[in-house]
Amino acid sequence: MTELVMMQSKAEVSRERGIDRVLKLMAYLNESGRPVRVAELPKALGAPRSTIYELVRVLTESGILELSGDDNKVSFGKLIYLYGINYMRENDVIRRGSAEVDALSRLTGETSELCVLNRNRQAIVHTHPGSRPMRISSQAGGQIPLPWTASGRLMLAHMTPIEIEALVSPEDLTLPDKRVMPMADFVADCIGARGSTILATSGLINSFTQCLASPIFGVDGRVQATICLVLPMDITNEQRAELQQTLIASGRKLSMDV
Amino acid sequence: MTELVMMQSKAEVSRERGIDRVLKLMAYLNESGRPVRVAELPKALGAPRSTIYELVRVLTESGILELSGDDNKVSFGKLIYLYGINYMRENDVIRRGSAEVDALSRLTGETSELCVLNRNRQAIVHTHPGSRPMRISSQAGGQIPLPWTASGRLMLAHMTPIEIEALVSPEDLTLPDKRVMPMADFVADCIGARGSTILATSGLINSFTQCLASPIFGVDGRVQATICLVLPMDITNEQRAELQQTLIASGRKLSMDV
DNA sequence: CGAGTATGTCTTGTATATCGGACAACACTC
DNA sequence: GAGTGTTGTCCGATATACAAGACATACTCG
Repeated sequence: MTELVMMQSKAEVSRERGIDRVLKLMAYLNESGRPVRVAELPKALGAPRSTIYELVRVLTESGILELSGDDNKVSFGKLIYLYGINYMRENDVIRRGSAEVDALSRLTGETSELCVLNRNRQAIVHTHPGSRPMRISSQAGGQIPLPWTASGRLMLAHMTPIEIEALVSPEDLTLPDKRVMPMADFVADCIGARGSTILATSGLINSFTQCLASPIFGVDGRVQATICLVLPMDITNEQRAELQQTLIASGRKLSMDV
Repeated sequence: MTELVMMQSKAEVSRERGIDRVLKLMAYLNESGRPVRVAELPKALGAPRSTIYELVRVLTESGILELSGDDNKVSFGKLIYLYGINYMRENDVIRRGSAEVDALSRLTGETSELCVLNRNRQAIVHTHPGSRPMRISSQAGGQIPLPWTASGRLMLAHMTPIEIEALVSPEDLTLPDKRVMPMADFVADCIGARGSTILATSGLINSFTQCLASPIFGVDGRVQATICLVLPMDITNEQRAELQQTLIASGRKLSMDV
């Protein structure tokens, strides 16, 4: 039934550009976060098999993708990593921020992350696991809905309610445990976060972690990225206060505004 | 005249796929190592202007490329960086190697680099500048001909002469100062490097630096990457010997073979 | 075994993405 | 102010990249 609906909704367009298929392919690969069988792609992308096999051939030959493992699995290739380095080189928030995440994590023993806004999602650019046995696994390169995190609120803090509502897609308001956050609440959170140097959310992603985030301001005074700590619920108020101060310092250090 | 020759050699093909144009575009952007004006691309890639403008539009809208600055310049975008992270996540030689480069550079005060083989070039995956005033700038993400470096020789060491000759393109045998290295000499160097844990070259890239490289072996026992130091010519033998030992240790630490 | 499903390759027709060129808006120089 | 070159947009024609489907192989399961 689901398939039928899908077919109907996009029945009018029969042919699609190779480039667009490639963009979707890479987005799917990124979402999956693991090597994907080539045979899986036509179904997942709603594309003809012949097209996908041809595109995968071209992309692997060029080094954008790599075939990995025994069965036909593709993942991102060396070339796309090299191209990505070019981006990092021009963006020193990412370079310096990644180093700061490592330092912060070593210093506090907690899981730490560097996040940036990517369209209507929060992208995790770099992460360093803490020394606790429990491991909260949000993997680098992954993207998560903005309403799930403190970082998301900070990164939208400079926007108007109209802009925020336009940006955030309704399905992203559904939390991992299926609770739905009212758009109005989220918008209010964002506006409330304006100017803050620290923001906490608890129990959004799951019931046993809280998220502590500090903004990194760009030269224009807007939040360019965030640095954050992923903490268990049961830390003492003193521990928490200390971590907050440390995190605020990291955020300020990385900021570009004077 | 050069242009005429080029026109003739590829005159038969009139139309080209968008995907191929995109691949060339990204390769050019990577080579340039800086934001490139859109207007420059049609000439540089031998492509029609209308096509390039359309492709750039699609790629920037998707986040693969970004428009930067006042005039119409493009560079790699956030999305390609995020995709690149996926590659790094699956390749811990790169992750651990980058960290080791930083450590090595802080320890020795010298410029250090992590290199991998990419097709018939050596790609610089990560670099950390030394504390010397002179700065040898090979930028991360850049690719240089294999015959120019010690790393290049190590990375081809497992190959047969036939394979090496097939891989290395003749124009790469020309050094930066226009001297041409005979293919036979380079092949001999590679074969000679087989099994070495350290290799040095001097005066290839320029007259005042030498290159010290140590192989990083993969599980298959082949050289998967190299870690290297870029040094001035005028260091003492004692300094050199000490740096060699340190570098060998780094290479061994990063290697996967038992 | 035979029927059914999944995977990868190859070929053929046509919908359309690419191309060429026209056009406008500049920014030069002489 | 005329002449020349550069940059970006738009549009119609057609070469061809994409889609569909046939074919081959390899499985699973009753």
